[in-house]
Amino acid sequence: MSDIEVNDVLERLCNLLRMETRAFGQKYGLQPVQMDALTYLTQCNRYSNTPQAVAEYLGLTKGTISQSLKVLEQRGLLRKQPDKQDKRVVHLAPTAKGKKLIENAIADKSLAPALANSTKITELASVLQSTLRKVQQMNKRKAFAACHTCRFNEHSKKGYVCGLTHEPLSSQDIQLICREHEYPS
Amino acid sequence: MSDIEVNDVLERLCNLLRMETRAFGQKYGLQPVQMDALTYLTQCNRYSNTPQAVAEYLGLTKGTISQSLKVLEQRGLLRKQPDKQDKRVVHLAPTAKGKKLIENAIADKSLAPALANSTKITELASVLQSTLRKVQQMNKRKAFAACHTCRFNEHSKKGYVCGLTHEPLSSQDIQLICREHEYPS
DNA sequence: TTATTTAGTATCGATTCGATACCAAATAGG
DNA sequence: CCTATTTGGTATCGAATCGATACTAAATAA
Repeated sequence: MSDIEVNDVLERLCNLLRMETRAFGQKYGLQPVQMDALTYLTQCNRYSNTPQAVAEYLGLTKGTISQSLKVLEQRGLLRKQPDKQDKRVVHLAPTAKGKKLIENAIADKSLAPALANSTKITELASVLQSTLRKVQQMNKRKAFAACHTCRFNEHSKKGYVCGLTHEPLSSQDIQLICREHEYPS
Repeated sequence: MSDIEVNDVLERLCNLLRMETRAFGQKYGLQPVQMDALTYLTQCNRYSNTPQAVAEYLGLTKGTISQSLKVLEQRGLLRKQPDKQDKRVVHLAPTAKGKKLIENAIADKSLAPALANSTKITELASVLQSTLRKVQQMNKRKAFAACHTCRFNEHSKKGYVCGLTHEPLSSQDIQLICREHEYPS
């Protein structure tokens, strides 16, 4: 088994995931990219739920993603909330309807049941995570990973604190995706 | 580690792969879907290199994919060859230029080097393959897997034979993707 | 105070994509 | 053999994505 083979299998899994995402979105009149954006917004933290962050995460321009976000807002799947401090910034909060939709989408995927019986799921997860990490370090993009693997995340007896914003983070917070994430060097 | 976590990592890897595919294609003025189609055509066998098969593989309609194929042909990345037996059928053969482009695309991906140092690559491949197989069996689409895992593939001392077409298959052939593929029950 | 940068939106043209209609060839049913 | 029906592919239309560019407003730097 070579790395080429792993690459091929991963690519095929990607295609299938995309087909399922497309098929699910079609039931609600949503495009794959809109599904992706909404999914991201249910998984990211409060520093990362802006149009710019969505654009970077998906590798598209902010102009492009702005239109998709407008559609999601019109459908009542997310709300735009102006930032208190920086008046240029808009925060994108999925509505209950939006969250429910993504929940259903994840449950609909064939992947979860396919994995359910796998005895080696722990190993699989760790190898995939280290692979993801290497890919993220190699291409020069931002990592967009969760705070608990971030070098700015500080852990003390009082709890977690982000070293960039110096704000306290809950144990839920550190599981969320952050656009400022950097791996320890 | 839960299956949800594996799902998330896989989804993120997919996003990154797609971003890289998009970025690479952009250098040649190709859309992601065109890259996907051309990649498929370099990996499929002689029964599966038709517009209809590409459409099924990518989960799009034949009308949609027909336009993408026209672009690829105009760019000199593939040639259309009418079928000898069935005059309705067209076979799509990547040109040398097209093959080279896909080779470069695969080499450009960060995934291969990210996997290169992994000691558990054999395990990873086998778990991923069984996952892929389960996903393929669960959603009702065609599998589009290689002949060597197909129930129609017959192996004797004379070599391989496809049980559907009764044509002999080389050892290269049975590594290629086939649209008629079915797993053993 | 002024220049530059940054976040977001608006708009245009090219392209994707689904739906539909259409043509030609193969197949089925009688 | 003759007429449906099915199948593979293409063409066309409208809606949507997407990149590029230009623009506004607010924050930051000089």
